[in-house]
Amino acid sequence: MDTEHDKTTAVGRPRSQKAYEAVMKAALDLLKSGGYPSLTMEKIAKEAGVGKPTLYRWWPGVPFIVMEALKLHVNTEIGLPDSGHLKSDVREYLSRTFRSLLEGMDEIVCSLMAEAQFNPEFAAAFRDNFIFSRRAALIRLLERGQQRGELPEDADLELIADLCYGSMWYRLLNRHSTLEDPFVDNLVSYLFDSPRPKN
Amino acid sequence: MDTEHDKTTAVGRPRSQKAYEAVMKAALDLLKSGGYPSLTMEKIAKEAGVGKPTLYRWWPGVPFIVMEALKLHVNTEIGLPDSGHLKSDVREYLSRTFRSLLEGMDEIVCSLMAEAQFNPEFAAAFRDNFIFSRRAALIRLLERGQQRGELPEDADLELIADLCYGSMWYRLLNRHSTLEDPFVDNLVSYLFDSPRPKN
Amino acid sequence: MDTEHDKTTAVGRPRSQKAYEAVMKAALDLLKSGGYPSLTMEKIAKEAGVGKPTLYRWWPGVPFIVMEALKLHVNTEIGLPDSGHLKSDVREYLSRTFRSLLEGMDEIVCSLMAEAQFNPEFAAAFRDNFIFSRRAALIRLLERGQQRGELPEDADLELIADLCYGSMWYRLLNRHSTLEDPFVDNLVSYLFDSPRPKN
Amino acid sequence: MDTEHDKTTAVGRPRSQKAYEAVMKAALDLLKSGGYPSLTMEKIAKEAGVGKPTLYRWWPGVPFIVMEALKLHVNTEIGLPDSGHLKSDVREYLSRTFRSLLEGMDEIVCSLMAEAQFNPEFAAAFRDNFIFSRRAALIRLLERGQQRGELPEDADLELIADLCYGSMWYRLLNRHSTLEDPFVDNLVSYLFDSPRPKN
DNA sequence: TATTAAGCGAGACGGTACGTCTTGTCTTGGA
DNA sequence: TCCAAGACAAGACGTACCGTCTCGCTTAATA
Repeated sequence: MDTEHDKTTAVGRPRSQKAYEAVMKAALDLLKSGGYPSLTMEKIAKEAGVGKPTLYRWWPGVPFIVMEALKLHVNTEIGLPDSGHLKSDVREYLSRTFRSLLEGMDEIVCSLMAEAQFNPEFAAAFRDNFIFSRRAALIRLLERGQQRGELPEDADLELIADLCYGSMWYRLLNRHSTLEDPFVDNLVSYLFDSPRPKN
Repeated sequence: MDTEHDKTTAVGRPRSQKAYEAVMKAALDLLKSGGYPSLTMEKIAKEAGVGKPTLYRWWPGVPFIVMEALKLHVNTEIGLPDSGHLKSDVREYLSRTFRSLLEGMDEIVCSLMAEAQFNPEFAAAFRDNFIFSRRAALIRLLERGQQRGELPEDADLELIADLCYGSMWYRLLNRHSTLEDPFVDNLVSYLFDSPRPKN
Repeated sequence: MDTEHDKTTAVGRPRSQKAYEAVMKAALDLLKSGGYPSLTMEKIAKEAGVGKPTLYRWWPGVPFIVMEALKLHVNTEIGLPDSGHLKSDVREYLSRTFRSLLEGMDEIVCSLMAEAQFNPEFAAAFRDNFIFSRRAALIRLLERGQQRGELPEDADLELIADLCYGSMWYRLLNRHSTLEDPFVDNLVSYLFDSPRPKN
Repeated sequence: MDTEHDKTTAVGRPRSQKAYEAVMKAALDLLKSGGYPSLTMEKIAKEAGVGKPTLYRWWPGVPFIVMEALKLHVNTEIGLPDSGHLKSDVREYLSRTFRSLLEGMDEIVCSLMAEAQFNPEFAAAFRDNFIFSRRAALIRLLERGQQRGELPEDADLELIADLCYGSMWYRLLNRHSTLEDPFVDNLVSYLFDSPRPKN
């Protein structure tokens, strides 16, 4: 798979692969050393040995660069498990998703979610890339279970998906506990196991 | 109990109530007209007719002012319902909580959550005031239900609370649906009603 | 000699002598430790343990306080020598004047001269106290010598006085040499001794 | 020889001549309308339609800008007269120097001298540009006269130069008389003509 | 092979907000 | 009535980034 950052127009000097890689590396290095809020276009340009106009030619701002660097870093292809059992599929899928975000990337991911609150243009890109795609995949998983009869026909799948990802983000954003496997187990158990309280 | 912004030291000129109110009003006005990202200390000072040092004397930065203005605006005392039934108590409590945030305040609330990702000093204050206090109240409600036998003795109350607030925040932050009463009803139903899927 | 800073109106609480002395001491201490440019009303007030309004009640600003402190510090009464000889009187008078300014006070004196360029209100006070009074005394000395026949009847005494003080200030302000006694000797010799160059 | 404000590094965007000229013009305009003490970096930036960082990129502060504007305004090249006669050369040179400063520029010049008392960094630049260069030129004139025998071999030329410029600055700074030609005539006469008082 | 259009680095530009500092005025309660 | 303490409105300070611009230099496909 080639990195598809091209917009080349076939004539004139082609985009510099070296500059692209330097920018990605600089972004990750600076993120590690100073955290997202200290990241600026100016610092990235200097660290990468790249001119500011080059940055602005290819990215509209800091969060777009960070998102791209993050996508390179986390192997973005998760794949839908298909064991034939809803609960274990969901457990597997969530476990993979959470892990992919938590190899030291959690602060960065939170920063991008935060940035999305301030920057509508970025919000659209971020949600497409990181939020809605994963949510849609989870819903597809749930649909498969529903078709197998593992969920009632009138189950609100969107709600279930929001419960999964919502609790994850809530814990991430407020830092009040971790997202290790026991959390996933408890979550899946609570959402899919009987018995429920009888009211 | 009235919100006491004092810290006054009894000696010297007392804090100006007029300036305080002008700042709160200016913050809300500017939020309405331009949104959180356009809010700056400088604009607040100018709009309120107040010197910048006065702002910095009482607040460390923009988000602290916004949080205080928000607390004045949303009547922060929600009170724990106590009908004797877990499900209706939770429904009532969540419904009130969500409503208090959604009278046009949702963007501001999201902005504060975002700000908390960048600003650790503010994060502590914000979580104490807006996140953990509500979460703790909900857990108290769940404990009452648990003592009544409406939840299993080994139920993970923290998980349940995170499911409630997590799904709310997830929808808020990603803007993909509303938090009206039907959502609360579905949420409470799913979390507390049988039947569950049999695995 | 009493310090004549009074404006007491006989009724109400009298001016605090303690506060006055604390202000003078604080001004001199701060001058020694940080130099004139670092002096502010605020620091003087804090150092003296005095309220800012008290300062403003008695002095219009920093340079007035410094000038008053300086007058306390340099014994301002120089007295006109009267040996019967113009040259030695002038030498004696200039030597005393210069010495009184140069016991570590030269930077402060230059600062006041500088301040007078920016602050017309202070300029008037400063010139009356430090410039014109000394210049007038020197001219009186020259007049005595003129009456004794030691200077031509048409000599421009103002010019001679300006040559004396001017060269002093020029050296002070530009720091390019000192004002020790050899300078006074050379100055007086050049101004009052034959032979002159014949043109 | 044109005044070269460049320091340009040949790489990157070259310095904007337009901005430079706008700053010089703004500084002079503001000096005329409000005087030196009211001049601030902020006002110059606004008046010139220039960003503050541009100002700080090229000048360390207000007095440096003023000095540069002043140099543009007074044709700084005076040239050493050489009539073969010390007295008339000195008279000519002083007369030109004084006139160049006094076409409405005297307040500004005094302000710079004052500023030099507070700001050591500026003091060095100011003295190099305005004080010591002129003083050195005058001393060169005196040396020529001395070589011609118009001054004694042991004459203190530095003292004579300080008498000339000192009396000028003393009158300028204290505003007690003008520097018109009669002053120059009297000064030169007194310094270089016999008869002297016999002591 | 020569042309040429686009990408590149460097860095200056006009702006805006930052958080601090000082000014001179005011408003308290205590002496 | 004066004092200390200190809050207040005003506004300049010097810095950091923003996103745009103007340079002169590659670079590689095209003519």
